[in-house]
Amino acid sequence: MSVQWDDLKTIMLLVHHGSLAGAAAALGVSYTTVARRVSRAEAALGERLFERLADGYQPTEAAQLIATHAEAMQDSEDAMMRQLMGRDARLTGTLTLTAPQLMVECVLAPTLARFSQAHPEVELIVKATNDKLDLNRREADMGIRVSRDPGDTLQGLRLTEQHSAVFATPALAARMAAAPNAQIDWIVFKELVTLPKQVRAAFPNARARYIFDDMVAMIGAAKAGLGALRMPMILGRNCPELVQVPQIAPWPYMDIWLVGHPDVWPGAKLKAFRDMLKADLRPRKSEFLG
Amino acid sequence: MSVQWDDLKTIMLLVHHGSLAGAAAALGVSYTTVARRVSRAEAALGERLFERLADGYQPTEAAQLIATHAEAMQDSEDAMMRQLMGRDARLTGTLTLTAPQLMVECVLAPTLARFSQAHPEVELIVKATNDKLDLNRREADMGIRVSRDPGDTLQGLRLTEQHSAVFATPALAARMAAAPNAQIDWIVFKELVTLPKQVRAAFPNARARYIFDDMVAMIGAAKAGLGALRMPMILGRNCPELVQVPQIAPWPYMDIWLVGHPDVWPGAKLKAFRDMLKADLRPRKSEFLG
DNA sequence: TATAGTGCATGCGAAAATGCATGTAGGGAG
DNA sequence: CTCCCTACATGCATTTTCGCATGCACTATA
Repeated sequence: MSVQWDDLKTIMLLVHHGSLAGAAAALGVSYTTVARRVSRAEAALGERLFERLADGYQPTEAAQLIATHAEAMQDSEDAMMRQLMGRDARLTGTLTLTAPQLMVECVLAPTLARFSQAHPEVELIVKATNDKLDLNRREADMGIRVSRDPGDTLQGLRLTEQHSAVFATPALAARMAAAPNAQIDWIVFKELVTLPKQVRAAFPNARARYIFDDMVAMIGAAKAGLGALRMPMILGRNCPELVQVPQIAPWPYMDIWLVGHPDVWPGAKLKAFRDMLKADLRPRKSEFLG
Repeated sequence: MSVQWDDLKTIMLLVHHGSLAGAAAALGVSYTTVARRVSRAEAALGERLFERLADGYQPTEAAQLIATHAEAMQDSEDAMMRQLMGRDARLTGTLTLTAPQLMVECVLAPTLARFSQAHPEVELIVKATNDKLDLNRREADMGIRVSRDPGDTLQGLRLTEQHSAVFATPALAARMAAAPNAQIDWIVFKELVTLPKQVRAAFPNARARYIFDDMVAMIGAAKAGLGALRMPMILGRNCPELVQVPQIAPWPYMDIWLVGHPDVWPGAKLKAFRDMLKADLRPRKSEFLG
């Protein structure tokens, strides 16, 4: 008689994605199924929900109304799943972690191996991405974040503070030492194109020559000798092809945090991982400092 | 991978009803299906949700957590359905009305017939019950209520004020006229066992002899001559077996309201019905007064 | 102790939902 | 204009879900 809840979810995703294929991918079903669920819901409600246009499904007002309320339902489901995770005292099931690609190797990986051995029943999922996954929506249980604070709504554990320094190929570093007043190219972040004042003091003719949006690519560029690069100590030390530029002393960088939603935070798997990660990092703190 | 929304609804209903059969009836499926959905959800979540006991399914803490959030989802669905109804400009589909049984004949029925003729595409559902159906949960679209005000959250249209008077069989009425000081039995409501002061003034030895919880039954008792009964004028006039007791003048009773949720109120079907009901009742107002 | 009633588990055939393959329509690049 | 890509409709075979019938466990009652 009435409309099925799963069909409401389907409608919501179709409104968001705009095409059967997109919604189908989000649901993990075939687009045929999405089309049929929409038809079924339209029949159940006696109302047209989408205009079938050449370039996709165009939601009607009614469909948008449904999508709005289905989002609220989704929020409830998310909260429910978080709380189930948070009260789960068992060391079985999956634990999903996220970290920027570059943090995986130097921060996450050793603990991952040790944790996996200590708790073989726990399936570990690692999402290595610079995208800040939505921990409210359970895209991950916990995440490594490089930032000044853990964020407004998330629980945070500060793993370590860290310093940054300037790194370059040995050849470029030699040129910089020999002629500090020469024009020197720098590789900088899109969000932070102005060179720090320490840099301008030591190398008056430094210029932001390459503007990148991805740290992995920036390190690649530095290795290729394109320019000098400010980066966290821990990352620079991990690059044998690069040397630290000694004219500029290391200075503070953003801290490394382990963050998670307060709902999931108390979960046994999360707590076990936190404890292990904290223990693993304590003796390594000097690696992050200048 | 994840748990299906319809299974969450099933779990919620099973938590509420406590037995497979109860939840199944609420969902309109067989109890076998409920059992299988629970098993499926338990497998998906990797968590036991119910203890199978001899006398039914006992929810675990996790199931209760799920039920709580599923209720929030249900509230969203209810709001959605209400708003869909409220913005529906068409005069097709179903319109569900509720009224106390005794109001159907004297208030609702004539308009029902006329409305049905004017809008044959609209399927009318009438739920005649003294239970106050939950208009938030769309158990009905609009309802007739006999009360002082429409209620906190509901939209209301006052159809008419009304008076009540005392009715009895002609034989009893004759005895009351002949010997007002004799002991006279009264039929009263469970919630209102003290006789009004007008009654005590006119018949000093009146006593609340029969305490009922249902007006239909009370009228039956009055017709059987068990006692005198205070009732709305409109109802008394509809009972040829009873006469009004003239020693007590009619006095105000609760008003008759048509109420509905503000979300559904603007719907075309509801508005059409309201207008027709208002028009039908306007010339009949004197029937409700003394 | 027999008996009826409630509540659940399980096996089987029917019904529904799903995925895949094929076909159509529109839009842009060469 | 043809080719190709995206996006959707439709028919058919498969998988999943569902309802029914049967059987078992427990309880209350006479």
